[in-house]
Amino acid sequence: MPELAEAEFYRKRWHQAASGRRIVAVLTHDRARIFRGADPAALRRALAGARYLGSEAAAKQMVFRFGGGAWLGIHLGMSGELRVEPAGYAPARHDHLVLRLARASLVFGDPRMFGRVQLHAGPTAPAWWTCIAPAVLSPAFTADAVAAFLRRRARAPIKAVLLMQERFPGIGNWMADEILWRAAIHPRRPAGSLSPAEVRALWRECRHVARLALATIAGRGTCLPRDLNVHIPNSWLFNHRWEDGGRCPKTKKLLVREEIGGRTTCWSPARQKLR
DNA sequence: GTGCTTGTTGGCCA
DNA sequence: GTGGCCAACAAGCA
Repeated sequence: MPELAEAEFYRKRWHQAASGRRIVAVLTHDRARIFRGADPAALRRALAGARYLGSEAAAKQMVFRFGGGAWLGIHLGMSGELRVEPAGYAPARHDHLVLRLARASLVFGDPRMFGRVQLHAGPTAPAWWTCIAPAVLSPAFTADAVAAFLRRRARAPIKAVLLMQERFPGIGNWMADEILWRAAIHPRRPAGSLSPAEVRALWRECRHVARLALATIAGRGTCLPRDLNVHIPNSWLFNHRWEDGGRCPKTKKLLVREEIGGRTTCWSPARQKLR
């Protein structure tokens, strides 16, 4: 479930195991598609023996910094996950990258391989990290910036616009539906058709859902992602969006699912009107 | 077997 | 050049 909060959740998981430690060996599945942006041999050279310094999460991505100026970027794609396994752990079929520490192994597994690994050597952060748009919870994410972006994408359905990482970094399919549902905006509305009040509600709910998601998901230390819905209150759309015959937590009316902007979208027709 | 899935990218077309 | 749409990527699951 790699949306913004899950990236932070996984970052913490590796961080807790890696703090103050040194990588003693690096294992790679060299032909895995996740290495399309980084040469596995260069990665092994750069990371073997390097000490872990720190990490950050932004959007759906993470960067882990190591001694010697090595920056390891990880994008989880659709199905990627970071795990901590025992020191002698033998990588399973979909474990494409393993960083061995003295007492644990940091594992990046990704069955569908939509994820990716990136590597940078140097004293300052690479472009692939610094070019990520300002976080939804940062001061730079203003209502005016959202309004301007919606004007530029005026004819696209608002659901598709919310998935554009250049303005809404870290917002994925379920967060977009959750935001539109809370803001009471129909996902098929053209982005340019929103009233100023609706744009403001959208901006507010982007921040609200991001804050809630971080507190609810990333705040849990060790839970597995498949358990996420256990921790999300039933007052969210999230817990009802996949069930057939699911009902809107606010109106108690039936929810609807349709493909919008190429993605399955769930909304509450009683609450989110087309016009 | 079919049809779905939490994301991104490149190509096509208006 | 810009914006919008869609298929493709790959594997698992029901």
